Order: sequence, then structure tokens, then C-alpha cells
Amino acid sequence: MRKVLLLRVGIDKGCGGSLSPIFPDRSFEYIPIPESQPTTDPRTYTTILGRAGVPLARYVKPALAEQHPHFDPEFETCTYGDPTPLKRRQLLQLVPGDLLVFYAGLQPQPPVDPARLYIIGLIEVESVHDLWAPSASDLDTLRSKIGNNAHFFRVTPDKGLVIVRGNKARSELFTKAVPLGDGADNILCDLSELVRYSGSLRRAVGHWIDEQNPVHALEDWLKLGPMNLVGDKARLFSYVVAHDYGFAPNPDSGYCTLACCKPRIRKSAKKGDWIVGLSPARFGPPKLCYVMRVSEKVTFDQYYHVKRFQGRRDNIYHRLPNGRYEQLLNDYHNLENYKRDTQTDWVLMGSLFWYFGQQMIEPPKHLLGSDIFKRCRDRRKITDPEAIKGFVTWLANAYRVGVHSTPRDKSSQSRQSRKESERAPLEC
DNA sequence: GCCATCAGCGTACGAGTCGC
DNA sequence: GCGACTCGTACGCTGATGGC
Repeated sequence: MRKVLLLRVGIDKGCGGSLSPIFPDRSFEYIPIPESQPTTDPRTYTTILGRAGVPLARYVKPALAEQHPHFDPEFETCTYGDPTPLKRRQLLQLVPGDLLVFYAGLQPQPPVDPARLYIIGLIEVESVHDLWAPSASDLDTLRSKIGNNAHFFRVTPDKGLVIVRGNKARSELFTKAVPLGDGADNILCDLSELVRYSGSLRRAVGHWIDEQNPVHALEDWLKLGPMNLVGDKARLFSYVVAHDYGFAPNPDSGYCTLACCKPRIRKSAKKGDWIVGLSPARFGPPKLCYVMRVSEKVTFDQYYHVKRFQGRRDNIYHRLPNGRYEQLLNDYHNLENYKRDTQTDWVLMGSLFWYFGQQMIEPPKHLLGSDIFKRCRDRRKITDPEAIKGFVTWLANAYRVGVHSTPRDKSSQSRQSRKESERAPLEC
């Protein structure tokens, strides 16, 4: 049975002090961690050009610019190695045909969104080499055979090194990053259900995916991405986002939530449905404001009390002992919004979302006639799975997940420091 | 000031589900 | 099989807004 070992690689806050960049179109740079040992590799972050033609030094701390990077994994000859006890044990369990799937924390550029974890490449195992106590001649022989992994350039050979050699035809550093984590370094809950793996990916050890179906599910995710999440019973609700203050929807902190306004959508939508926000007519032909997949549906009270949602700007309602809702003081809604907001008790949350704010995007030509981009009163429901798949495929291929810009309407009206007496209700 | 457009909401109606 | 009930959807009314 084929196994997959998920491994975190690349520079990060704990090792190097920064993150590799990801750009709006999902392209990214793979920046290795700094080399911690004396090395014969002459390259530095300044001399290495990234795939966008910019020296990697641009994305690392100035103090690292002239340091040597530790290229591991490397995708020229497709190898990965590690001498530390935990990973060494994991690598020795691999057999030909297994997959090493590499993920990294990537920081959006421009930095309008928190970093997330993305899958950046993979190696299909061809052979595993255990170099418990290699001599210099052993290393020379292997170097000539299996390439230029950073461990081969170290002046003092690593004791206990395990090198995995990949099938070059079936291994690659992706050109576009594939989403893996939410804003809190947990596996995306949408993907978690497919691969039956949950929890934090922060730990610096490998994570096994080793049941037959989940391995297929992960491979499908690598090939097709979020389109895999559109089932035959998928539904998509589209509506016009009349005003976008970053309140409804609220794309803060790695989650997108719809907690106020749109009571019918909040009531109707279920886990797995897609929500699409379009621009109002005053901005010309319909453009995309945001898209989210409903990954959780919680009540106002659950939303209010769950720790990870506390402090969000749209977390303003909770039930009192008498059954009514209390509205907390906030900069967006007052008691005139109370009736509509509390028509339903539900809050929609998505960890897989695209929020474009001021940079609303036009639909591609092949989707111009789609019902998804037709404005309607209140909201429109789409139930054609092929239409939804086509839309999600285009979106997920063209844009990285997360926030792409600040809220559309925020600049025109400051919501800061309003006194209670000045709080006019906002439509959204 | 008039008119067109648009978003929100109330209401009616149809489909689906459940109990008898 | 029938009726009651729930839920989802379409339609039309209302008020706000913006262009002329």
C-alpha cells in the first residue's frame, strides 16, 4: 500500500526568521533554510535567482543575504535527506513508490494576509540510502550517483544521514502552490475530511497519510485542488455585497465568516456549500468580491464562546438567559440591524476562501454567461455541479486562497472611533 | 422632481417529509 | 393515501439611491 509522508520544509520564522513568498496567482519561491554547518556549496541567497528572476536575498532577513542556503529537498536530481533520529526513522520506512510531499509556510506578497501552509512539491521514492557512518569516499560515490543534496556539501559528513532518491520523472517542485493549512497551521478542515487527517501541522516531524483511500484523496487534491470538494449535491449561493467593510463577510485571521446580514443564506447554506459575493451595479458589470466554502455552521452562541473566534469584529451577538440576543457595542451594526441579523441563529465559517476586497476581479470570458455571475434580488442558488466545478476550477487555479486586498468600502468611510451616538446602521 | 434601478423583505406557493 | 407541517423559492411591494 502506497504511503505518503508530509514534511515541512523551507525557511520559516523559527529557522531563518522569515517565510518564502507566495504571489496572488499561486506562484511562489522555494527558499531553503540557512545552512547551519560549514559547506563547500558557494551559493548564497544573494547569488541565487528565484523563479521570478529576483535574488532570494530579497525575501530573507538582511543578515542572511550572504549566507549559504541548505537545499534540502532539492529538485534538480530530486533528493531529500535528514540525519535526525525522528525523521531518519520515518525515512527508513519508505519504499519505492511512496511519496514525500513537501509543504511550507508561505507569506502572501504583498503581505495583506497571514501566512498559510501550502504544498510546494513532491518526490516519488525510487530508493532509500542509509548512511549511518559514511566515509568521504562513500559520499563521493553517492554524490556522483544521486546528485547535489545539501548534506553532500557539508564539510563534516552527517552521522546517521538517510537520503531518499526520487524518480525524476514523477517528482517536481510545483509551479503553483497547493493549499494545505488554515490560518492557524492546522490542516484545512475541508481537506481533513478527504484525507482523514486532522490537527496541527506545525510539528517538525513527518505526518503519515497511509490508508489507501486517503492517499488517493491527497493525490486528487494535488492534481485538482479544491474542485475535489464539489460533490454532485453541491450548492452555490451568489448575492450582491452592497457594502464591503470587512464585516460581512469578515476575512480576518485566516477565516472568512458570514455572521451578520443575509439571514436567508445563513439559514439555508450547509456545510460544503459555496457562497459567492458579487459587486453591486454601481461598480459596472458583475465582479467577484469573495468566495468561501462553508466548512462550519455554528450558532451565535457557539461563535461567541469558541476561543478562536473571540475578538472577531463580527462576533457581536450572544443569547441572554431570557432567550433574546445581546448585541455588543461595535463599529458596524446597531439595534436597527438587530432584527435582520437575528432572524436566524446561524453563522457560516470557511477556512477555504478567496477575498478580493478593493481588487474585485472580473469573471473570465468562459464564465461571463454563467448564472453565478448574474445579479439577482436577494440571492441566487446554483445547483448544477458542473457549473460549480467549472467556477471553482477557474478560481482555485488562478488565485491563491485568502485575502488579496483590504475591504472595498473601508477607505471611503472610516469606521474607527465612532461614538455610540454616531453609530448609524450599515447595510451589507 | 421624476424616473429607473436595485436590495431587502413579506408572502404565496410548491415540493418534500412525517405521522396517522 | 391523505393531511399537516416544514422548508425553499419566486414574485411583488417598498424604500433608498443615483442619473438626468
